[in-house]
Amino acid sequence: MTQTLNHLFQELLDAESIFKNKEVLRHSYTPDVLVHRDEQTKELATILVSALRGETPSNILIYGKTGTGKTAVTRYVGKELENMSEKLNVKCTVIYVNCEIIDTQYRLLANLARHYGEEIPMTGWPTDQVFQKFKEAIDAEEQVLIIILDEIDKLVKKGDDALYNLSRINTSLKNARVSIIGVSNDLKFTEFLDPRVKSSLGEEEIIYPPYNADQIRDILYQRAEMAYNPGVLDSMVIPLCSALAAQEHGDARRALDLLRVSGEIADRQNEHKVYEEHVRQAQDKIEVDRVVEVVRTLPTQSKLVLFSIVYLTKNTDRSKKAITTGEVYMLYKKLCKIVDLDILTQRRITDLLSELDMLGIINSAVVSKGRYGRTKEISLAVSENSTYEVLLEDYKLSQLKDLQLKIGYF
DNA sequence: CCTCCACCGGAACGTGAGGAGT
DNA sequence: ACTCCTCACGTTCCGGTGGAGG
Repeated sequence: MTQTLNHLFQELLDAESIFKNKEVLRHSYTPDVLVHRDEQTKELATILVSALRGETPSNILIYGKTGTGKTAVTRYVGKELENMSEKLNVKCTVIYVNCEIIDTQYRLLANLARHYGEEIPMTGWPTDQVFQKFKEAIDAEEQVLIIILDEIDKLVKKGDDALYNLSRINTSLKNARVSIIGVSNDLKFTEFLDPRVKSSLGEEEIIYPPYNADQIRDILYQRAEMAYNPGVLDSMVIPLCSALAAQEHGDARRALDLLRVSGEIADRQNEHKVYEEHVRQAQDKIEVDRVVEVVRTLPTQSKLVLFSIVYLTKNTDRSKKAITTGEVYMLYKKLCKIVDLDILTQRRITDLLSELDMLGIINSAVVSKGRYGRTKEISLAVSENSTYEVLLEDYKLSQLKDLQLKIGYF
C-alpha cells in the first residue's frame, strides 16, 4: 500500500508542471515592480517621506475598488519605507493590519500591542487597559509608527471608537508619533464616521481608478513571466484574461485568478501548454465556485425563496411570461409548510429578493403590467441545475428532493 | 383621461442575541 | 451578575405607482 502511494506521488511530482512559481499569482503576493501604479506610489511616498525626517506624516485614506492595487502599493511603499529608515538610522515602523480578520477594537489594539512584545490575553482585559499598554510600548522610544488598516470599512461597521482613539493618540504621546493609513474599497464609508474622525483620518486622500484592459495585460505579462515556464502560454491567453477581467470593472485580482486557474486546469488535463479554451473553462469554474459559495452561505429563508425561483424556472415553459413576486410567494408559502419553516410576510420576501438581486444570483426589475398590476419580474442569473444541487445540500431543503410528488398540480 | 391592479418600498416598531460597562 | 445598548431580522401599516383597459 505504502509503496503504491509513494509511487503515486512520485509520478505526480515527476510530471513536469507548467508552473515555475504559482505563488506569484496569489493575491497575497506583493511584486517588486508595480506596473501602472507609479503615480499612486509616488503620491503615497511623498506623504510618507516626512517619517524619515522624524516628522509625523498626515493620515491617509486610500480608496479604490477591489483589485486596483491599493493593498499591493501600500504594502510595497511600507516595505521600502522601513528599508530606508534602517539605512538612515531613523526608527520607523510600519504595521499592516487586515481589518477583515481583526475586526474589533479590542483585537486591533491587542494585535498592535503584541507587535511590541506585550503579552495581551485574547480576551478579558478592559479595552482601555490594552490601549494604555500599547501607548506605553510605543512611547518607550522616539519613533514614527505607521499603521496600515486594510479594509478599514469592516472595522468601522463595528463602531468607530477604535479609530477615534487611534486618531487622537498623538496628543498623549511624548516620544512616538503615529500616523494611520486607511485602505477601503467602499467610497462612501466615511459617511458612517464621526466627523472628527473623518477629518482627522482623511487629511490626505488617494483614489485608485480601475485598470483598463491594456494595463491589466501588462500586469499579467509581468507576473506570467515569473509564474509560468517560458513558452507554455498560448499567445491568446493573456489578452483574453485581460479582456475578461476588464469587463469586471478592471479587477486585476480577477485577472490573476483567471490566469492561475487556467493554468491549473491545463495542468490537470496534462497539457503542456495553456490555451484559450482553458481560460474559458477557468472563467466558468470561477463563476460556479462563486455562486456555490454564495448560495451555500445564504440563510435558510433566502434559500427557500431561491429554491422557489429555481423550481418555477424549471417547471414553467420558456414561452410563458417571466416569474413574478406573487408566484414566488405562493410557492414559497407551500414549501414552508412542507419543510416546517415559519412563513415570512410578503414584505420581507421583497427584501430577500432584492438581496438575491444584489448578490447577482437573480435578475429582477420592477415592471408595470397595466391593469394587471406592478411587480418584479424575476429570472435566475445563474445555472439552475448547479444552484438546485447546492440548495438541496441544506438540511431543511433536502426534503424537497422529489418535489413533484408532493405538490403535484403546481 | 381615468381607474385600478398587484405589488413596491419607506417608516416605525418588536424581539431576541450578543457585547460592553459597572 | 446585572443592566444597558446595539444590531440583525421581521412585522405592521400604508402611501405610491406605470400603464392596459375601459
